[in-house]
Amino acid sequence: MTHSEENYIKGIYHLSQGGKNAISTTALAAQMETKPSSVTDMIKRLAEKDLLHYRKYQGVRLTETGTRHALKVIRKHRLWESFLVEKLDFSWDEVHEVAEQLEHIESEKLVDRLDALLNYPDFDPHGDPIPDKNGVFKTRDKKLLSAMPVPSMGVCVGVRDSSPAFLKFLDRHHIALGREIRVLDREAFDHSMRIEVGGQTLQISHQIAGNLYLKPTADSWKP
Amino acid sequence: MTHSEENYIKGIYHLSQGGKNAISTTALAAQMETKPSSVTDMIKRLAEKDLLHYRKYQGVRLTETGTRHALKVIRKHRLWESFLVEKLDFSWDEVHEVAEQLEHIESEKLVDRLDALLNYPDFDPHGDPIPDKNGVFKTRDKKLLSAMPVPSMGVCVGVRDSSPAFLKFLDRHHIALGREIRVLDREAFDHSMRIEVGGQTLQISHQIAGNLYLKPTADSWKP
DNA sequence: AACAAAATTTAGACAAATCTAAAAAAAGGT
DNA sequence: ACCTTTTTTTAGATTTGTCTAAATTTTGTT
Repeated sequence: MTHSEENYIKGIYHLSQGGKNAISTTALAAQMETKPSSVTDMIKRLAEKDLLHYRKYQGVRLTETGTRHALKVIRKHRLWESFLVEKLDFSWDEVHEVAEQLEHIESEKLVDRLDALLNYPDFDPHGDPIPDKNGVFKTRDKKLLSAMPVPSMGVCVGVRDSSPAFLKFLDRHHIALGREIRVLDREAFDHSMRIEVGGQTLQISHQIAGNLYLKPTADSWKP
Repeated sequence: MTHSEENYIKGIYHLSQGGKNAISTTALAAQMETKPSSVTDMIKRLAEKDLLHYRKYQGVRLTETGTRHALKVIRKHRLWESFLVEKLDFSWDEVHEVAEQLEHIESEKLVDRLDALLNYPDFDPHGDPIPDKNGVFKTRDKKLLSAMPVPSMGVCVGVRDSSPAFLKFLDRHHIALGREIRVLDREAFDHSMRIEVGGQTLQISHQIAGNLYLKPTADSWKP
């Protein structure tokens, strides 16, 4: 598989998450930042190689093989991200770009040794699960902050948006994976929320709260 | 620069070592395992980008810029090889292939952090020098075993041929970088040599001796 | 059901990197 | 100096991945 083919497979996998429906050409074009006509060309090639099911005008769906490939690439991507943070002191907003390149390196031994070096991590620096050698990943109880009851508590376990802008925002407010967060209350008007993190109280917009995952630890709490 | 362009630049650099002459199309085609016609196409493109000097029928020579690029790729290649051996327990005959891929990853930060993680190594697992950030490398007193006086002593500091076959041969005879070697004598007939390494005496062919570098430590020795 | 809008595919073009076969230039031998 | 061999370049084709513009199919709305 070429890098480009791998990227398409990965893109389709991501769009398929949360829905058993076929992925449309336009949706995939948006994901890949390319034109629908280019997508049509590529998916024909991938269908030829049995990496996806394709019926004209009906969108695509990964085959078993395609899914396996996607999981391999995702495993590599997330292991490399973990490596960059754990071993090379990258911050969580810097790793994506480099991991996009590293995920295409072909060497099973390399991946497995990397996994061992990192002590077989279950989650990457953004809280996303890392598939094991067989493509299986651990799941974990998590809820968007915006969906948490008020009052309640939780531990930050992941982000939905992992853009540098968002991650830097979190850094500035000392929100990181593993951080304990108290959910104080919610404003009825704009759904903004008041939370307490590291002894500091802060007000966050619905947009922010909708991109932060917590593992709930208590339905309520006494001050 | 594309991967292919980088590979050509690297290939030209390697052929240029030990000689100020221009590199011929045929020689480069052999190095790159491709056809002369393909080489002509590529060197035109590279000349266009001022990475090399090219006059029809006169071969090529890297420019300043071209050399700088080559050294960057070589630095990356050798740092990755060191990483694979030091951190991921690869053996010295397994690293080349993977490093061929890793050397194309673009991230200055990654390279520098890797360098730091490895404690700024001067030489890679085959004894080849690793250029620093500015493209400068340490040199070291070394001599082919075949050129050593008899009797004498030295420490193994590098290999000329780094093919898996040769490296595995060395492994089998417990010859590794840093190993002390006593040069016992040389057979006038076929130039084969008797050496002592790790308490074991062994007979090695001229071919082998011509691919192993020693740092001389003593002109002679008493048993 | 008919028609307009949106989505999708096709057709044709282009750049990168390669190849084969043929032409041109350089090198070598007598 | 001439002719042959080798080297190098050119010409034309192929594959991968992309694009624009045009044609086609599907969807949605009245």
